[in-house]
Amino acid sequence: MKDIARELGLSVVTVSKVIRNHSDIGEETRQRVLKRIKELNYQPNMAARALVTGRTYSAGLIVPDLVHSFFAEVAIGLSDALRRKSYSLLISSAEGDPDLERQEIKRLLSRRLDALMIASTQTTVESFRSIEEQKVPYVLIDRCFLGTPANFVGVDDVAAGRLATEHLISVGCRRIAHIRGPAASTAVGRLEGYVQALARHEMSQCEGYILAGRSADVDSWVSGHEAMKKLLGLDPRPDGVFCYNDPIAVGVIDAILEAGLRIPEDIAVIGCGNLHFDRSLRVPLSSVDQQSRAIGERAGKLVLSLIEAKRPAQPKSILLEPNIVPRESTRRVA
Amino acid sequence: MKDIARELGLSVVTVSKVIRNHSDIGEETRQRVLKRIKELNYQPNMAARALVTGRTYSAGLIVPDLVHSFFAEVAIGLSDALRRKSYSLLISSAEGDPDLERQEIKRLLSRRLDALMIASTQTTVESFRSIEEQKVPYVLIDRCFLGTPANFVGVDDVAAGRLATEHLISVGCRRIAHIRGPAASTAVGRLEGYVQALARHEMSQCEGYILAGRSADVDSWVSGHEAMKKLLGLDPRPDGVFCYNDPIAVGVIDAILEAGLRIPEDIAVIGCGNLHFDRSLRVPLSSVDQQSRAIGERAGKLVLSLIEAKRPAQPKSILLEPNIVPRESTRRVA
DNA sequence: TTGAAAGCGGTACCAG
DNA sequence: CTGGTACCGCTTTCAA
Repeated sequence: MKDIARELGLSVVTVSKVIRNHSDIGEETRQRVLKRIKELNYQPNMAARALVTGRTYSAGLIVPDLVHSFFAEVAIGLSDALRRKSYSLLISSAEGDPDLERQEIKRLLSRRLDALMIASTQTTVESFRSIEEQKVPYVLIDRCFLGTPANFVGVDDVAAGRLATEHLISVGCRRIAHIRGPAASTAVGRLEGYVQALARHEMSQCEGYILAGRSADVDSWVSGHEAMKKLLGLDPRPDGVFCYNDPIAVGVIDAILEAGLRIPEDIAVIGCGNLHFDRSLRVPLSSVDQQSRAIGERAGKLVLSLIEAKRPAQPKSILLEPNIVPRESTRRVA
Repeated sequence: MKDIARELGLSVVTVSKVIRNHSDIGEETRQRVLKRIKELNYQPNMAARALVTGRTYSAGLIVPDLVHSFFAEVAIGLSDALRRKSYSLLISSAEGDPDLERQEIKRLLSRRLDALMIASTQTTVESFRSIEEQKVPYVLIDRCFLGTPANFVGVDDVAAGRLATEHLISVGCRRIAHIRGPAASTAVGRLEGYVQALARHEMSQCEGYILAGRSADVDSWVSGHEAMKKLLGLDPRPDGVFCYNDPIAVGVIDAILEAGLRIPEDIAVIGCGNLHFDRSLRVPLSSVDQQSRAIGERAGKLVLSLIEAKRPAQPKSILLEPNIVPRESTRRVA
């Protein structure tokens, strides 16, 4: 920048103003500068700019598992929204490990990002205190914390659980089991939706019909597979299973088929997430669509507005509506 | 930092040295400073540091599609390797669009990242010139450019193609088709492996047996599905198909089954990538393992060594060996 | 419409 | 072992 200024007999200030297209610059001067910038393929140094403005034009995203395509889709939606305002996205996969997640929060915080987005696996809100202290705007994605006022974007998990369960009921299931997820709001919500649906239809919950996968954020397949084997040992055996997410459902399907049973005739299965490979599975999987991309986009917009806002605004909660995508695994059985 | 220095009656220089644990600091002083740092939960401002050292401690990764789990796995392996040296990773998904990719290269370059990693969809090496001009070390991932000396980490695609094709031959296929990928080195290599394998076994290539998916980096399923429908119209019809990647293979499987044919009895199918859901597909898919995570890890290490090195080293090419993972879709047919 | 001076929060280099 | 000084590349403020 200094070079450009010198070459053109201008001051760095003038050049700087042209770059940020400040209004009070002579048209002729502006063109000369612009021309030279193109020629040199000059790019302003963001680090220097960040140092003085305090804005880095980058945001951070922490997810439990990037390989889970739900989060990958959220990430894409997000990065799309941010890109338009020339923000970049730092992504960190915490491997479903709360400690690692805390470390990553710290690391990203030290980078003075303009905002943070987290699909958290924490059990307490402890780690968000540090974010608040640093006054970095943040939004929770997919998973929220009750009683903590924070920005949030996700689907209505209670509705998701209810919809899934009612769908099973509507195709004729009478004994519906639920394989729940990790200790996160999503799992709690879906479970509650499940319970609500059973209650509404005056269906009883059989003993042992609600069980948890070991580590549902990673190794979901194994969790689902193991859990289903337990369910198969129960008497009476369930005739429908609502799974916390699709990867678990895949493990469930495999376990059912291994046992020589049919889907959906013997047991119907529904998952949650509507992942892209669902329709090509051994038994095409019915699922609850979570609008992953929309979540990313909405979160992106929210975060941008948070950054623009000078005054810290009232935390906002955006709840998207889930919907059923029926496939073979819950084809009407009766 | 200034505050800490003042409070403790030291200079900022001393504090700075403690932070970077410089050797020449009195033990007592060091402890005092460290204590205060903890208390204040002080985090050095990376932007400021970057400005003077010229190192941002962050690297960029550009992939064609983050939802393709191959790239998600690479990203995780990478971020793992970098994290250990406290580097952060900026990830950008270019949606299979070469123009967007170029823009992203520019954007990331302006952030003065310490290194760039790209799984490129470019057809020319043009865009890498700008990276080289800025003297930013970069590593090509998965896809390389012949005749361009650049750092590269990926699998041996020719071997992958050969292995896959020979596997089909070994299970009894006689008329093997290939659905190739986009105009990238991976597709070229796998195709070459396919051709080599046929030649070695003195098998003829039937007319129209090599065809390309429309847009293999995104919408792979559609590409595979369409291509397979064309293949099914040929006479003689192929009895084995080697697909550029697994998502394509999924579309292929679906098309074959829709036509009322059996896999592998009528047509055997093999893909490439060994994605986690392969085993749970309608027909469990045989595939060539691409060692996605290992690619990420190796690339991470390479990139770190590049950053450490003061002198630009001789470009290094790391080629991992692929291997066959046989499943139901190629169970011996004879 | 333009530019000089003063930092942003650190680090490098050398002198004490 | 400790610290003064200059300066990284840019923006901000204010005067010309």
